[in-house]
Amino acid sequence: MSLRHAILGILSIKPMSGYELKKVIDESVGHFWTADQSQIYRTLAGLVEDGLAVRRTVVQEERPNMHLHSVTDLGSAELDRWLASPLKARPSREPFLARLFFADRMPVERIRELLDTRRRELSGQLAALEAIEVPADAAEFGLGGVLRLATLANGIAHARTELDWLDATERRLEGITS
Amino acid sequence: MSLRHAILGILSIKPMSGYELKKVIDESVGHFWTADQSQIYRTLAGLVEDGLAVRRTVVQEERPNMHLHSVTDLGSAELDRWLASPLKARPSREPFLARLFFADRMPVERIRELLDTRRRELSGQLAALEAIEVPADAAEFGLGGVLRLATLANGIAHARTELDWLDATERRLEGITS
DNA sequence: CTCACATATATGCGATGTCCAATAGATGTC
DNA sequence: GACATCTATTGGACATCGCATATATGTGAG
Repeated sequence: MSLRHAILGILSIKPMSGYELKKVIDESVGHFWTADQSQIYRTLAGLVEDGLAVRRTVVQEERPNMHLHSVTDLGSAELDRWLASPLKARPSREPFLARLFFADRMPVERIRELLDTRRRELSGQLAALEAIEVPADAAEFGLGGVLRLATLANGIAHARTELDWLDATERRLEGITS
Repeated sequence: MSLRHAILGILSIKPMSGYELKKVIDESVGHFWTADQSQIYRTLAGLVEDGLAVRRTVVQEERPNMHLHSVTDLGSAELDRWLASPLKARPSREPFLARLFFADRMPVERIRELLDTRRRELSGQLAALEAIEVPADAAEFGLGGVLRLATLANGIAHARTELDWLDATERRLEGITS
C-alpha cells in the first residue's frame, strides 16, 4: 500500500514519467525500497484513476512520447494524510537470517561460505552507499536534504553493523571444528 | 517462496500443527520473519500436496483434534537443496525510512514525533530481544544453538544501531528551527 | 547491415500475502 | 448465565508483487 505513497512523494518533488521514476527510485530510495518497473506503471495508472495524479502526454521527436505525471491537490492531501497516519511497523523479512537459522543442516564449511558471500555482498552495498556524494554542508539543502541524508546514513550504519556482526559470528564458529 | 522453506525447517526440528507453528514462528524467528496464520495453513496444505510433508490427525479429547505435520524425505532433500541454493538479496523495505524521506512536508515538530515514536517501538523490541534467556554456554547447544543465537544477536545489534542513529538524527534536527 | 542499447509503456499471470470471518469445543471469570 | 480466551482449522476476498514478454523508435558500434 506504500508504493503509492512513495511514488506520490517523488512526483511531488518533480513531475516524471514512469521510466524516469524507476531510475530515480533505484538511485535515491533504492537501499530501502525497490519497485518493479511494471509495478510502477500500474501504480501510476491507479493514481491517475483515483485522481491523485494527472498524466500529460509529452510529444518527443527524438524519443518515444512519454507520459508526464504530476501530483494533484487531492494527491498532495493524500500524501500529507499518509505522513500523519500511524505507522504499523511489521518486522522486515531477512531471508539471510532465515537461512542461517536452519543452516546447521549443512557442514560448517558451507556455513562459512554462506557468511563469506554475505560479507562480499554487504561490502559492495556499503561501498556503493559511501560513494554517494555528500555535500559538505548538508543543511544547505534544507530540511529535506537533512532527512534524505539521514536515510543514507541509516543504510550505512546498518551495513556496518551487519559486517561487525559477521565478524563476531565467524569468530563464534571458529570454536567449532568442522 | 521462502515461507515454504521456513516452515519446512521448523517442522524438521519437531513435527507440529499449524497452530503451534504459528506460535513457534512468532517466538523464534519472529524478529526477522512473520507469517500470517491463514498463510501458514495454506502453505502446510501445499507442502502436503507436493509430498514434502505428511499430515497425521491426532485425536485429542480435551481440545479440538489437530493435524500433526512432519517432513518427508523429499521435504528434507528440498530443505537441503534450498540451503545450498544461491540467495538473491533484495534490499528489505523500510516503511519508516520511506516516510522519513518525504517528511519535510511536515513541520519539524511532527518529524520529531515520528522519530520519538520510532524510538519507543524500538526500545520495546530491543528489550524483548534482550529478555530472551541466553544460556551461559552457548556451545552447549551445538552448531544449531550457535546459529540461532547469532540471529538473535543480529536483531539486537541492529536495534541498537537504529537507536544510535535516531540519536544522531535528532541532534541533526536540533540545528533546524521549527 | 545488424545488433545492442537507451528510451518509453503496457499486459498477463501466477505466487504470495494480508484481512476478515466463520466454526467449534473446553476452560475460566464475573 | 454471559462473555472472553485458548486451542485448532478453514475459506473468501482482495491487494501486491515480480517475472516474462511485447511493442515502438532512435542512436551508436562493429
